[in-house]
Amino acid sequence: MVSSISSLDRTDIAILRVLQAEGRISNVELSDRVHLSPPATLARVRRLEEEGYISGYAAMLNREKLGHDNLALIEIALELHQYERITEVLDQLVAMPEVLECYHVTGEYDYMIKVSTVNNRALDHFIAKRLIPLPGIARIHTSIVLKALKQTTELDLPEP
Amino acid sequence: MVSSISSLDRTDIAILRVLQAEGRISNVELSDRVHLSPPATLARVRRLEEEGYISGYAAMLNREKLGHDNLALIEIALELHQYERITEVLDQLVAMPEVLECYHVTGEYDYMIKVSTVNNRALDHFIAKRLIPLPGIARIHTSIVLKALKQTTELDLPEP
DNA sequence: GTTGAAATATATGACGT
DNA sequence: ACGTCATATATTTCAAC
Repeated sequence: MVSSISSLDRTDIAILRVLQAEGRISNVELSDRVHLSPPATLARVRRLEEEGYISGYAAMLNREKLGHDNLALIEIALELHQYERITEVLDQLVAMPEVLECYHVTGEYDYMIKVSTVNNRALDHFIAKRLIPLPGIARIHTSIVLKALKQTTELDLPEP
Repeated sequence: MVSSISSLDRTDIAILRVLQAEGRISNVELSDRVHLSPPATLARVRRLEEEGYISGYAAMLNREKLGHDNLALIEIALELHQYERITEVLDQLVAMPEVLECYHVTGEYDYMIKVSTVNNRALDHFIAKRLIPLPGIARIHTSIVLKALKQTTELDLPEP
């Protein structure tokens, strides 16, 4: 996709900055922050949603309080197969609820996934019973997260 | 932190599941989804927020449409120093807006960061002018994300 | 926990600029 | 494209059960 940021003005960027940090802020409060009337602010938010700049809203949960004590980053190397076989495997992989992120990456391995589970035992089960059995998995390398120092979805938005 | 999930019932989990996917859903709609009255639902949401199960709400933005064409996963090995020096470096690292995530990990490297920039040139600038100059950086290894196949913050919440 | 009612705040639409 | 005003909805609080 080509960047469409040039069609956004300073106020749009200001709105996105606020909503990234406070997704449930009221429209009145948001309009105050960006120095615009509530209707004008709401119209911009709707436009940003409809045009896909905002893909959705999410409650950010506390993983540890919710029993997810284990986070792992797993690199995956695939055997060379025909394209359709690979996309099949990837479809299965991204459908797994333990897999929060999946990236095709450069380097020694082909894919990197972020996996959140309740504990080491559940991670072991995920790797042994769900990941390894996928066809075409050549090699994996697991890094356990000992501590998360920063976790944000807030992008550093450029000025228009 | 020890898990506190045992103090949550089926309805709390249902609320969290909905809010993870639709963070800006109205209380009335949410109450309908979890088969509870609006006042009871709102009281639960407030409790989940106050007790820290919900850490906040965020608008999820479309990185590419907003000009962020480059995502990289960078492994970092630190030189062995006294603890205070390391925390200083980490404080600087997590304060950088390009760094979306930072994890202390097991393995050959010590830390893994996820970095979002507008393009390769900005990533190069980040690495050369901001990351490498930090004191105590022994070695880094960069993986460029060629494609993001899945990116979610939705945890697979266990049944109570 | 529910229901229902009332006060407040918010979102939405019409209109004028 | 924005602001103001008016209306429609939603939210919040309270009371009674």
